[in-house]
Amino acid sequence: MRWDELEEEPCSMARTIGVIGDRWTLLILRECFLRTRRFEGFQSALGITRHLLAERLKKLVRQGVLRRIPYQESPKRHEYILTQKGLDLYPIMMAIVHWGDTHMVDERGRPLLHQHRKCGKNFDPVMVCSECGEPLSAKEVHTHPGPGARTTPAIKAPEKPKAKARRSAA
Amino acid sequence: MRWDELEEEPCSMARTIGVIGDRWTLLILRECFLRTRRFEGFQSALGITRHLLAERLKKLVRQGVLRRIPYQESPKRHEYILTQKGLDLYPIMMAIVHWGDTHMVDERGRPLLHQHRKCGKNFDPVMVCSECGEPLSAKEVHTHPGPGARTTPAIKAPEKPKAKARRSAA
DNA sequence: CCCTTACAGTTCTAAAAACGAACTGTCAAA
DNA sequence: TTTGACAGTTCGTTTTTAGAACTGTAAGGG
Repeated sequence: MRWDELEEEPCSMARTIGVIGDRWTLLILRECFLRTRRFEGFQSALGITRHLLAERLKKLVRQGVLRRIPYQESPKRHEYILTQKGLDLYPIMMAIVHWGDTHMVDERGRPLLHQHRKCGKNFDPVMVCSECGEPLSAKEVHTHPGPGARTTPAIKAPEKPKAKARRSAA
Repeated sequence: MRWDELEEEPCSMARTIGVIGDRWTLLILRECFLRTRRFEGFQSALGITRHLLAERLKKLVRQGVLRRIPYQESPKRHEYILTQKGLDLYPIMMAIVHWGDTHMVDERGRPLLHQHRKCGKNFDPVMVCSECGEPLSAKEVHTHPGPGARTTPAIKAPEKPKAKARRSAA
């Protein structure tokens, strides 16, 4: 399975990973949600090499996660803002932050707090069932093939390698 | 910012990315939630090279996401199962799957459906505020420094790059 | 006018990571 | 004795990433 194949996999997780599943992309997205919009902003916030940054931004634009919008004409300059598709990544980001808040903080506590404008309180994100509203955990969920399934989800048929492997090459 | 520095960053997202923020790790974790436990199982499901698989599993064990448990003695064999810390990654996985279900499906529809045992229905995961129970979106959340913050969250002071004294010989 | 800075990239080489295939070792069954 | 399942390890090649310098436009200062 190579990376360009990932987006063809019959698995929503594999496809998503094909889009955002690398370290710099995730970090770039974090910056987007913290309102960074410009090349230099990303670069200095992250310390990513300019080369990779340019490449990742291009990829995110191609995939419709970011939109590249001109903000001045003279020397043409653009900024990168989240599309709706990009904004929809928010639950992923929050879930990641929350896991870190739970399992990776040091003595000093959380680096960042999140306040919900609607209720005014600092909160944690909780994932619930869209149908009954109850919080979800892995054990309460049963997974089964949907219309887009191919075989057993994402598990290849066990190809037999017919190697006689007894060669001493040297 | 190098990868070993990532886990020291005052940002729960960066730290989490240091643990699970690469493509194979995420895919390995998907398999874990689909009940794969053994080396060969991961290898044949994912097509990952055995070398990398061994390394990633080791890292996940080191980080307390998986536990390595013997299941037979004669030739010593172990299986890898999720710890509670690992199980707590479930919301991240579900958020990733859900984004894929929303934005990356083809004409045939979702590869996988999720049924909530408690209510018996197929569901989508929804992220809500722990305090008021309302669904969350990026625009309704205000972020501010917590006790573990260093400066502006995750954004480095704008160091004037005069000379990058990283490894220069003087 | 010339020099410097800000910005948004691109280009190049070296170093690190991933790939692919074979190899090691234990044990059970054929 | 040979084969197969399992769980890795080793090694040479290819791909990515890091790191630094370079390109090009334009504004501001002297």
